[in-house]
Amino acid sequence: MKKTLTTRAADYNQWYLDVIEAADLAEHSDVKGAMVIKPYGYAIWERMQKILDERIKEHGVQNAYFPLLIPKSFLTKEASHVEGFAKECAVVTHYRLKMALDGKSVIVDPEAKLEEELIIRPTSETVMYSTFSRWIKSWRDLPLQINQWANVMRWEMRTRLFLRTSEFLWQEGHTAHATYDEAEAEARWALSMYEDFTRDVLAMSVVPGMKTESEKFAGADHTFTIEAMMQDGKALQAGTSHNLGQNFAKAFEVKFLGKENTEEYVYQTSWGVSTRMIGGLIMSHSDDDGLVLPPRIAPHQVVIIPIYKTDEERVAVEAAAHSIAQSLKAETMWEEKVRVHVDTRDNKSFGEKTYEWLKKGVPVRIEIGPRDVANNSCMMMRRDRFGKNPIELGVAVEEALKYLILIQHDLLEANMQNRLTRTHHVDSYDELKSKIEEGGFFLTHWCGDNACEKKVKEELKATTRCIPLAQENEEGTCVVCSKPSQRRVIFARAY
RNA sequence: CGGGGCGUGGCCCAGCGGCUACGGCACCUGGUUUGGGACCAGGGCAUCGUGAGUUCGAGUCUCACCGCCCCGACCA
Repeated sequence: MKKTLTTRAADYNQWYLDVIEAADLAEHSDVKGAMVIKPYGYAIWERMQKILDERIKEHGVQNAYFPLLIPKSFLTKEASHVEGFAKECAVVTHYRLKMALDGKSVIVDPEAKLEEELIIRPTSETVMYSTFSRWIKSWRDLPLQINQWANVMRWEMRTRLFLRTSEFLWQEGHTAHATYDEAEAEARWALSMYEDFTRDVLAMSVVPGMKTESEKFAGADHTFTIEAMMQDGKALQAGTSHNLGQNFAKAFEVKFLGKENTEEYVYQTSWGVSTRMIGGLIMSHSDDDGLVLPPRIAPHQVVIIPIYKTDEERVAVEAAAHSIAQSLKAETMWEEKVRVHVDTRDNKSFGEKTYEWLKKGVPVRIEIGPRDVANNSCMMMRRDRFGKNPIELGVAVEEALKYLILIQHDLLEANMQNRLTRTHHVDSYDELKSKIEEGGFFLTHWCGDNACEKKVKEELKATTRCIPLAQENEEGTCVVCSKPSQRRVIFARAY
């Protein structure tokens, strides 16, 4: 049994903020639209970074770092990229401040105006590719596979902790290839890497698919996405990868000399996931008591809380606690050491510690008190279930490991069930209209015309999330205009 | 940028024209506690968002400004 949570939109939003606060993950900063990621929230980000970074490097991609500031002219080189990003960028216009006449305040020195304004990167295609054009000379330089861990800034009108902040942290991969097919394979590799990661590590079951023309990345040939479903039935784009074709190569003169001594433009990809993933993780698994973390991403997988009254009891109980911790720490799960913490703080009561780790989503909690030591046992709790389970000390390590696997599995199962039961095949506009309010993914036929997408967006506040990759061709008619269609698209309300 | 709501110790908030701005959480000191958010006693902490106005008197009424939150438009 798991506690239910409220699903009315307003309540769900509040619930989401409450979880973030209770788990001490992040808060609004004094800077408009920006968030402060607190140590525990950042620890989760570091876990994501570590695992993703390993997988990216395994694939042959190297990490590098490029400038934060982009000359304005760079952004204007690729026509559709300009349209997509120009309106939401922060601009640097001056390079110096000076004291005001009153001697107390500081003003922008009008003398220090930049000849060309600099844009704080909303994404790094342009700076990186202007550099790539110098790095790439021959077919032997390809493929070039570069990844950057960085912050980017998009001046969004409205922000939401983790899901949409003006500044966010991400990983952006950028590659250049000799052929279209190689680039296509790279973009699909990135997508499946993200899909594996969200499923196996974050216990989130996503739908991989292709974005429609109107929803694709500004400047891409086409865009792939993984779409996750939150517990309230709304969609969240959890990661994207783009086949950029030669669009940017032509804009930035990224050319190479081929085997036949002919000059050609490279084919490029870019792909990224951001701190938004943390938002998706929270909304996917948490309950009314706070955060629920899948063991593979949890900073602490097991927390042991000793219970005692006297110093004598404390010594015995903590010895037992540390003994379990030592044995657990020696174990390897998912190719990593098990992460165990013994909470020996003596200024917090037992109850306070229990609630703290509960709210922080620690998958397994173990309590050990004098009674347990006497019985040669302990109490073990799963974060995703109610109830305490008495476990013999001799098998505590074994059981804890079993719990971790079970929790990881069950969270994914629950998440997948939520997605599947709320995914509907819908064949009429009226049906879509009547069901859209309750949330979920709606697989409908769609003719491919932007006008039909627009109508749904304006009337039902739902957008096309993706054209799922795993589907057979199927004859049907567009749910909006009744023109013929060969495949289905997902409509949903989204974050 | 529109629509709604709100600014009072670090946090949550009471006050609804009148004397020294109420309380809880948190914090500090001492003691007792610890099997699901401890208790007692004492203590420290406030230019009531900013500015102007009305008034004998403003946290309270009026206006302007600033900031924050929620709902839209925009988006990963």
